[in-house]
Amino acid sequence: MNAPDAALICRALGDTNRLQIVELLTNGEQCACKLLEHFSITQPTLSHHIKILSECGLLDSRREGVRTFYSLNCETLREFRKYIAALECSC
Amino acid sequence: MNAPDAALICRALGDTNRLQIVELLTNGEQCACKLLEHFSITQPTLSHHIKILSECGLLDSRREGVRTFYSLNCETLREFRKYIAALECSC
DNA sequence: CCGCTAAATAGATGGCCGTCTATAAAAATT
DNA sequence: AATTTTTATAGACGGCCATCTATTTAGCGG
Repeated sequence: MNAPDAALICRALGDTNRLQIVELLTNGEQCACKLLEHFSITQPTLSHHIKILSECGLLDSRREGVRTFYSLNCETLREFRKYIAALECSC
Repeated sequence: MNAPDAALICRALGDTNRLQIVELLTNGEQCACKLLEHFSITQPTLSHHIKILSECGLLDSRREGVRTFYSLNCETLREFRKYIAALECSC
């Protein structure tokens, strides 16, 4: 992963609500309706945040009837963790 | 480190120029005049980016005569790496 | 077919962001 | 004291962002 891609992901994670969405999905997939319960934002705003996280490859989605379940994209997350882990102090 | 603090740092790293500043400082401290050579932005813009990185605790500074040398704050960086490393896929 | 639930889209709004030019401040040198 | 170098600050501007309300789309059950 290079700097522009990593910056894109950082920007996506640079909002407390979105970072908490990722934290929640750490425990496994959840539908948007369940995610919404954890926040004090409207449904369209949550949908907007989900879109931003999806567009940079952090989220996968799976439809099941009327619900859509979202989960973390393991590969993108792994590459991003690797990039951040490489940012080490020289001391 | 909690979500709001991590989001603040992510926002600071969510710009390619700023992420590259951090990458450069991985190799040790540098003065702003040296950092500037690596970018195609003006000096005030670089100063602005440095300020944002400093305000979230990522950068330390040390003055030496007319120059100011910037370096990574090891502790902040370590805590942030730890936070990101904890964002793991459930699969 | 209708109504209900879940999610996305459209459009608006206020605010923050990245960048610039111009200027100031601080330190060293002549 | 004047000049040069390095960095910070002020102010402006265009654009993007987070959020909202209103509406639409999609699937399911009666």
